[in-house]
Amino acid sequence: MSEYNFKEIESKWQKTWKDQQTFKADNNSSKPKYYALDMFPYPSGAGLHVGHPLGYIASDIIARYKRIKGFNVLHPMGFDSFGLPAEQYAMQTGQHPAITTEQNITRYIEQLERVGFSYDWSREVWTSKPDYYHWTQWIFIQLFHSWYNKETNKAEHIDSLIKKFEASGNSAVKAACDEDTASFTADDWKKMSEKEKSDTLLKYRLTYLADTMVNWCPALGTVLANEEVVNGVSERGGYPVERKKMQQWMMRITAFAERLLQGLDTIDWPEPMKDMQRYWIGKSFGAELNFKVVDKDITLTVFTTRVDTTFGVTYVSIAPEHELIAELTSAAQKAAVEAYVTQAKNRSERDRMSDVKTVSGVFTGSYVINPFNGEKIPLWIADYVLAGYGTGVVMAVPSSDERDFKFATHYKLPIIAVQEGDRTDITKEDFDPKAGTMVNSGFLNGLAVPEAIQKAIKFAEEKGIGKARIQYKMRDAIFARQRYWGEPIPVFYKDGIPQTMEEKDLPLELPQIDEYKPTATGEPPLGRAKNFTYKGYPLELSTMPGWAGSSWYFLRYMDPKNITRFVGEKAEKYWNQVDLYIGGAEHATGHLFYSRFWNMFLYDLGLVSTAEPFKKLINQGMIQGRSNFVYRINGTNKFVSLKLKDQYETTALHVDVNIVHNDELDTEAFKKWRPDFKDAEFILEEGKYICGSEVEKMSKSKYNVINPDDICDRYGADTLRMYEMFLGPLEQFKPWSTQGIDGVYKFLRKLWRLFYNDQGKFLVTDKAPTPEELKILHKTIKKVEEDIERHSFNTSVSTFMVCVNELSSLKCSSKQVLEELLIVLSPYAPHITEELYATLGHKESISTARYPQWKQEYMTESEFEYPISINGKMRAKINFPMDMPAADIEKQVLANEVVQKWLEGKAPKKIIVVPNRIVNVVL
RNA sequence: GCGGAUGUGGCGAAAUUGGUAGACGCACUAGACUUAGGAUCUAGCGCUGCGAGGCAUGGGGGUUCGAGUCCCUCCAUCCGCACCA
Repeated sequence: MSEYNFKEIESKWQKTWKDQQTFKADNNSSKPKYYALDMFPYPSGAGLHVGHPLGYIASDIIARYKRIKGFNVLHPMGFDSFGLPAEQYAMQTGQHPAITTEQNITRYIEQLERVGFSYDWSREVWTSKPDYYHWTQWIFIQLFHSWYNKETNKAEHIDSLIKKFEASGNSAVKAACDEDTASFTADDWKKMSEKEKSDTLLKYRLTYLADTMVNWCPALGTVLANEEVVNGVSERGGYPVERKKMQQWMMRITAFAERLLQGLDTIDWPEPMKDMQRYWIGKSFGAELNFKVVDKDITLTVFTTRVDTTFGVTYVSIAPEHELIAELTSAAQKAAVEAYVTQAKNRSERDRMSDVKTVSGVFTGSYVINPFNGEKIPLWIADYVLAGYGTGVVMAVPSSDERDFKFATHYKLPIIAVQEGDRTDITKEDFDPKAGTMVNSGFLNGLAVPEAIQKAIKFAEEKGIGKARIQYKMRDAIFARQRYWGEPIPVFYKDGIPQTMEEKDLPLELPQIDEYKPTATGEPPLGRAKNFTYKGYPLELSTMPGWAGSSWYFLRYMDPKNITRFVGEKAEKYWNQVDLYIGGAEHATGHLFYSRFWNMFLYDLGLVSTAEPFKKLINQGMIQGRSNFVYRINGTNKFVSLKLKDQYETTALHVDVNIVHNDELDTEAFKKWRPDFKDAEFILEEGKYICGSEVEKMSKSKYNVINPDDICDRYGADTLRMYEMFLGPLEQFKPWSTQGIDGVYKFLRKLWRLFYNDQGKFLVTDKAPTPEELKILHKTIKKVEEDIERHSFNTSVSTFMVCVNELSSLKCSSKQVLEELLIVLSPYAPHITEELYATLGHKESISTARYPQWKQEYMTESEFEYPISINGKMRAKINFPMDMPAADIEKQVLANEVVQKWLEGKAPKKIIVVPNRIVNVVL
C-alpha cells in the first residue's frame, strides 16, 4: 500500500474487532478493573451529529489507554430507549414506538461503529426491553417495601417498621415520612383496617401514593417533573403547564437529602456540578417557632433562619394554598380572602415567574401572638409565601428581609429595626442584614447575629415555643407519567389498596394498544389495553418517568444477561463502581441525582458495594453548530451578499452549510438545493456570494447539522477522533468548524509516510535508534501519559504532531521507536495504528500491547540554556551544565560580555538563580 | 437577585508548582518541485518601529527580582437557580 487508505483500513479493523470480540470485558479476570462509562443516548430520529461523539471519543481514549496499561476495562454502550418523541411519533402515525425506537437504534449503532469505539457490544442494554425493565420494576418494588430509619440512618425493609408499630405505635419511630402523619399507639395500629394500615404505611414507604400539586400539561396529557418545565411551558414541545392536584406515585428522595449532600464530598466531580446539586438540595439551618392565633384554637408554626429577629416581626404571612385559611379568615374579610385565593390559584406558573416584582396579599382578619414579646400582630395571606417549603407560614421581619420590607411598605405595615443599621422607612443601598448588633430585641440586645441566633433558639426551646430545625429545599420526586412508552408500574389495586406484583411474575410487559392517546375518560393510554389486570385486579395505568431506567443502567452493564438478579453479586463486587463517567452537565439535577439516590438505596439494602455510583465525573462541552445565512431581498428572489445587505430590505434565511465553503456560497448548488431557488439571482461582492454566520445549537431545522459519517467518508474516523480532541479542552462549549481538520489529516498521512514512501516501499528497519530519536519518543510517551491522566486530550494531539514532525525530519526508520510510538498513539487513532502495528509483524491487536515505560535517561540533557533577565527583561541566553552550582553560574553570568553591556558598568544589587529555569539580575 | 464559569494573535488554542507568553494547528505570504494541484517540502507570520528597541494575555490597581498565573476592583459574555423566609 503506498497511500494511507483510511477507508480500507478502518472497515477492515472494525470488522476484525467485531469478529474477534477484541473488546469483550471479562468478568473473571485477575487484572485490576477499570470501568469507563458514557452517558447512554436517547436514540432520536435525527441520528448522531458530530457533537455526540465528543465525550465518547474521550472515554474511548481512556478505555483503550487503560487496556494497554494492563487493566481489565469495562466500556459498554446502550440506549435510553423509553421516551416522549417516539410516543409523539406513534400518536401521529400509529407506528408502535418500539419499531421507531429500534430503527433509530440501528442507525445509531451503525454510526457509532464507524468511529471505531472499543465498546463491548455484548453488554448492550436498552431500557425499553422487558428483560431490562424487569429489574427496573423490581427495584421499584424494593423501594415500595422500604422505609427510611433515621436512627440507623438508612433504608430498611418495611417489616421492621411494622414490628415497631405493633410493639409501640409510631411515636417512638424516627422515620422519613409525610408531614401530616398522625401519631398512634400499638393498640390503634392493631385496630386499623387493612385499608387504614395501607394508608398509614404509604406515608412511610420510599415509593408511595400521595395527593400532590403537579405540573399538568394538558397538551401532552401527562404530569411533568419540575425540571421538565421551563419558564412555565413544557421542555418538550413548549406547551402550557398548569398546577393541579392529583394522586401520584412519588419517590421519597428527601429521606436521603443529608446523605446525598454529604456524599458529594467523597466524589471526584467538577465543583460547579457539586454546587448545583448542593443548591438543589438547599440545606438551611434555622428554627421553627409557634405563633398562637388570637381567639382560635390554632397555633401556626413558621420556619425561619433568623430567629434572632423575632422581636422585629410585625406580621405573619401564610401561603394562599394553606389548608387552614378558611378557619383563619374572619367573617369581615371572607369575601376579600376568597377572591384573592382564587385569583392566586389561577395564576399560572408562568405568570408568577414573570411577575416576581409585584407584591400582593390580603389580610385574614385574624391576629397572632409574637411568642417572644407577646404582641398581637396581623396575619396576612401573601403569594410570595410558598406552600411547599418550610411550613407554608412565614414570620415577616420587614427590617431585615427584602420581600417582607416590600410587602410592609406596600400595605403600610409597621417596621421595627432589630439591628444597628437596619432600614425602617426608605430602601438603603448596601444593606447587610447580618452585620449589625441586635437592638430593640429584649434579651438579645447587643449581641452579634450568630450569638443572637443561638440564644434565641435556646430561649424558644426552654419555653417550649419552638426548636432548632434543618430545612431542605428539595422535594420528593413524582414518579409517574400518564404515558404509554415507559415502564409499567408493577402495582395492582385490591379493594383500593395498592399492592406490588409478585417478583416471580415480573416483568409486567407493556400491553399492545390500538392508539397511543389518553382514553375518552381521561385515563392514561394504558387504560385502552384489554385485560390489563393481575390476578383479576386492575393494574396501575401510569408508567414510570424517563429517569427510571437510566438510574441504574450502569449496574446492569456489569452483568447484563443475568435472569435471576438485577446484577450478579460476584460481578457487582468485581466492577464495584464506575471509575470514570463522561457526559453533559445538563444532567446535574436530573439523571445524576436520581442515580445517586437509587444507588444509595441499593447500598443500604446490601445489594451494591458502594454508596456512590460514579467515582469521577467529567462534563464534556457541547459542540454547537455554525449556521450560515443568505439574505433575500424582500418580495424578490434576489439574494445579496453579506456586506451589501444593509443597502436593501432583506430577510435572513438559513442555508444548508454543506453548500457553503468558508462562508462562500456555491450559487449553483444553491439553485438546486430547493425548487423555489431555481431562478435565484445574486448580488455579489468581489465576485463572491458571502454568507452570514451564527453559532447555534445543531439542529435539522437550522441546516447546520454535520454528520460524523460525512467526516469519516472524507477524512476517516481516526482524523475525526483526533480532530474532535484537538478542537480545544473537552469541557468547553465550542462551535463545530472544519477549519483545521486538514492539519490533523496531514499528520496521519505524515505518520504513514514514516512507514511507506510514495512508491509504497516499506521503510522500517531494525537499525538501533539514535539518542535523538529516543529522546523525542520518550518525551512523547511521558507527555501523553500525563495528558491522559489529567484529561488534556487536545495537548496530546499537539504532542504527537511535534513527535512525528521531528522523527520525519530525522528520517527515523527504527522499528523500536516507531512501534512504541504506535502503541502510545493507538488510543487516539486506533485504526491506522492497528494497521501499521500489523505491518511490523504483529499478529495480536495493538490493544494487547503494553504501554511503554518512558525513561529519564534518554531525555537527560547535559546542559541547560538559561535565559538571563536583567531587571525582569530577557537579555541573553547562556548554556551551563545541568548540575552547575548557583554561585558559579552567577560568576559566569557577570563575566559574560552581553550581560556586561546591559549592566553598563553598574554593579547588580542581587542575582537570582533558579536552577534549570532562569537567571535574574537585579540592578 | 443568588451561584458558577470564561475572557490570550486574523481564527481554534498552549503555557502542569509565579520563571523566555503565543507551543501545535488553521488561514495568510514568499519560495522549491511539478503539465497540474484542495499533493509535498522550505521559510516567514502578535502589534509597533528602518533599527537598537518599545508595547502586548478584557480594563484599572497591588504583591514580587519576575504575574496570563496570586490579591483587590471594575467590565463583558455564557451557563445554572430563581419569591426557599
